[in-house]
Amino acid sequence: MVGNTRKKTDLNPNISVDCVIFGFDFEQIKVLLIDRGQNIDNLRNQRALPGNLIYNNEDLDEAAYRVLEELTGIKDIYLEQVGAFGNPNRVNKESDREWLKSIRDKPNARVITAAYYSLVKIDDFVPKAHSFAKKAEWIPLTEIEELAFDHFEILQVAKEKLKQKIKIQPIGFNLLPEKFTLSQMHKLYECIFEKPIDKRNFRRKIQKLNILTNLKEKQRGVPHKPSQLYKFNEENYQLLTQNGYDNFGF
Amino acid sequence: MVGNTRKKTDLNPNISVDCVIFGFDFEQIKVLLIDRGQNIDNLRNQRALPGNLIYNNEDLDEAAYRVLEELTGIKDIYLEQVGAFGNPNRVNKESDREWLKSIRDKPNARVITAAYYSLVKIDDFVPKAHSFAKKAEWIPLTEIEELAFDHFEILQVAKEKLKQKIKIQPIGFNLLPEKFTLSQMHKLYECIFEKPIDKRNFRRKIQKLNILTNLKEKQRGVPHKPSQLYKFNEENYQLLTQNGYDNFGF
DNA sequence: ATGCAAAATTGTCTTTTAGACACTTTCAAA
DNA sequence: TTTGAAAGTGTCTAAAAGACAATTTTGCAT
Repeated sequence: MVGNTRKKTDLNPNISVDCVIFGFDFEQIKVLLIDRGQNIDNLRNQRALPGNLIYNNEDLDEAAYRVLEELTGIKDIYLEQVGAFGNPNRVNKESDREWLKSIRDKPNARVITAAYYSLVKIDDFVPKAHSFAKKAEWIPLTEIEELAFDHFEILQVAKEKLKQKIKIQPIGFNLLPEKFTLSQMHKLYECIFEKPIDKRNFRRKIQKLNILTNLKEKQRGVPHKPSQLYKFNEENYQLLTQNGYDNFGF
Repeated sequence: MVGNTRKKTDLNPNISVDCVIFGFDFEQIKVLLIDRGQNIDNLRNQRALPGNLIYNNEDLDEAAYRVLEELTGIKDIYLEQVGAFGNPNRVNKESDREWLKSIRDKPNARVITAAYYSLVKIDDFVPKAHSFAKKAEWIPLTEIEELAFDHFEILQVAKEKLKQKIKIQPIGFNLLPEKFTLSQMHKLYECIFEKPIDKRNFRRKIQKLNILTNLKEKQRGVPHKPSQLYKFNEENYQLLTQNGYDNFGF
């Protein structure tokens, strides 16, 4: 961290970061998108991933955290790099160019972006729009069909990386609240893998891993049999993986 | 492809690509490194991954293919992105800076790099040094302890990505010649996973996949029982994976 | 109080895969 | 013909994956 003395001229006009922020509301996966708030014809690609240029003296990871906080107020979350995206035409759609003119000093610069994805506990973050993000809102993954720039492509790659990653590291806990039920976790895995998973086999597999602590506490106020609550057991997870275990797949 | 009319001023001073090129000589994994040919004290980090700045009008993948060919003569190979590396101090080692002064117009620019890894059939490519690469040579992975810039870090990440990738896609064939033996393939997997794999279990697993064609042809001139030769069966591989199979792991 | 709707919870059997393990075969060269 | 060197091969056991259905517990409506 270098302090607050950065000037707009310290931004590197060629390098940006973009963040795919995944959330889970127990029903479906959602993605946090910002709205550019323009009133032009094509409304469908008005939405974009939160992202912006980086400063010359900051690391990429650092920039991703900063940009995310500046645009949405979200901080201290799990971040993982997706990769670099640098098609020279990625910022050349007409509607995108107009928008860039309104927010950047060198709207015609060739920009490559380092994309990140992050997993957040959806209730911890009421998205707030900041800066040039007129709105910031959770959009169901299944409803996203088009985005600004190459952001739709980035989203597809991020989804794929998440799928692969969760097979070797149980990062799904970042999408669940502190206390959660096995059914919620089951539903989460079905959403990520986009396929049904047998309930009994799922429970058996997860329980055998021994990385959940039974909180001896039940759901309350539900109009059906209440579910056991669990939390992620960090210590047991360390024990499990320090011998090289890396198969959490389904 | 934009033709040969590119000028040095069309290079983007902030964005480079670097390539980790893996080869396999039936004994060990090797990496193609270039030598900067400087005569200064610290000889150990004289070596670097082949890489260079990109042109403003080229895609990152395109740049990776171009740079690789320019520096080593290698073309038409398997390439996969590792990620973006952008520590602001990544080009700040003194020996690195001196070298940059000799080859770049703006040696002090902040540079982020898109790293790629590639797998090549080692005998198809006799590395030739071009441009500022004074030498290009295959170095055993196990002997590499230090590299220019952040290239050692990039190499570690590339190794890890390769390990993970080969578990879900049998890209190892890119490291083997057209005709190869099961023993050679076995040795390759042991090298990549850096652990011994039981010979019989390996053979059983590979053969069951049905992605090898037995060429009904044997090794010749070896002072021991000659081995069956096989080739990769692309069609059967397509059949296998179109139903979502993705577990080639060990 | 009773019944109903809704989701939670639980176990068995079968098939497949992983993992451990050692001897015989075939060739070239001495 | 002997020898060295690597190729090739099968079985048993344990663990994991996958298919499959009935019972329990709660809130709510009647």
